[in-house]
Amino acid sequence: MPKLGMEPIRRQQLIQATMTAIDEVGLADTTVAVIARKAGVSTGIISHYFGGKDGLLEATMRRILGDLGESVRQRQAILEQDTARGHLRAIVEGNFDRSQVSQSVMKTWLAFWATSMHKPSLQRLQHVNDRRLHSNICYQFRRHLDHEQARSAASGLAALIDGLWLRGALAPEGINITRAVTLGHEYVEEQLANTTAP
Amino acid sequence: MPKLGMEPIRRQQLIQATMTAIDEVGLADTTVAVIARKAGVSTGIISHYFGGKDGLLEATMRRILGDLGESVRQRQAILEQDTARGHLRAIVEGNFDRSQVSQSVMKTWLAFWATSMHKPSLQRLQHVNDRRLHSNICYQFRRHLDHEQARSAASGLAALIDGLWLRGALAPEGINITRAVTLGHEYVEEQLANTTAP
DNA sequence: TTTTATTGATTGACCATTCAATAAAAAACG
DNA sequence: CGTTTTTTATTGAATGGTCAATCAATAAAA
Repeated sequence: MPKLGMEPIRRQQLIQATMTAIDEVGLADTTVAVIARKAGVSTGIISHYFGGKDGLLEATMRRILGDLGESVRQRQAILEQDTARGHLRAIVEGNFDRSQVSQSVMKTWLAFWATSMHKPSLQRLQHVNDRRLHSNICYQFRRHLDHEQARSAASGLAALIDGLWLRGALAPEGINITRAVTLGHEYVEEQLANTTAP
Repeated sequence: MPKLGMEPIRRQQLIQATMTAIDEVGLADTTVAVIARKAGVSTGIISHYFGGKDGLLEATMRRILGDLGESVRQRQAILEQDTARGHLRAIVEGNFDRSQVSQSVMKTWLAFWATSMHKPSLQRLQHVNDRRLHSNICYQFRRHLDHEQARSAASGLAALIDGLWLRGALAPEGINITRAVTLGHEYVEEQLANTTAP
């Protein structure tokens, strides 16, 4: 079946298969054999396109973080007015877009978060992403709060978002997106209400 | 060296060694050989006292969740007055208790959280613990808020606490306990301020 | 005919568990 | 109190199993 230009197709297939596998059996039991079977290809293909299992895992994490950032950016881009409230609401909503994408993305994200503590390459990805989100939030809060308040509010909002997601990933009943978004919005409102001077 | 009554000593040693190992090399690379070496015993001892590696991991998670609950309970027990605010502050502070915030405990907790998604025995532990904390928080908020408000506030506070932990576990600079506790307290105050009727 | 894509059996490394052997304390005994 | 027996604790080499990576062979397009 060798047609030309299979690389992007195979890469996409394998990344998708990796997420599905992690969702179904967990990262610990996700072997190259499982991924390959799920993608309908042989094990050798993984080393061929990603250099090895680690390369595939890193590419998968990159994809997830990339999609997440994209979903926030899209919502920020279509804002009618450039208000702090609007941007912060976009960040909250964009971050819970993930769950629309599915359970498999949530579980994969959490699995990577846990393992990134001991894998430098994943840790760097994670850290860069975190700082970008934090900066983004902090910058918007700065429009209404002083430096220290803004930093605190940003830490709080980032933690609330991750916490809601974390609990949603594990809860047997799944995540309640509506409630999560509402809690995020409420937190934004309460922080913005702490304005020092009008 | 066989003295009598080694069991509790060995169990403690091995649980501690497990946490240290997970902190240092990650759960994925934590083999029985690594744990045994770290505890200064042979690999056979693990199967002897815990039935196998899984038994040891479950016991370790039990210990962490138990310690966490204990630290909250202690702070609630020494409250002078039985106020919702006091209990909620105790919950926040207990969750950021020094013993809970050591790097090894944080990393171990997060590693277990991620893997519990696919291990029924760990999942049950995790879920029981979560529900207890949620009930505890919800009950206190109910003293000032209506049912729906209390549920939301409880979800938010639980998520905020877990999120702060999660980010603290991963951040290269570690967790800022003072800030975390302050953010928790502030969230409690803001929720209590939403009282419907005096 | 050449190039590109893919296969999958083989290889080498690693790991949890087992269990026969060992050693030290405790108990029993004279 | 000294010696033997029993009990308890521990060891670590051997076992069977799993896994990622490799690469020579294969097959379809160009």
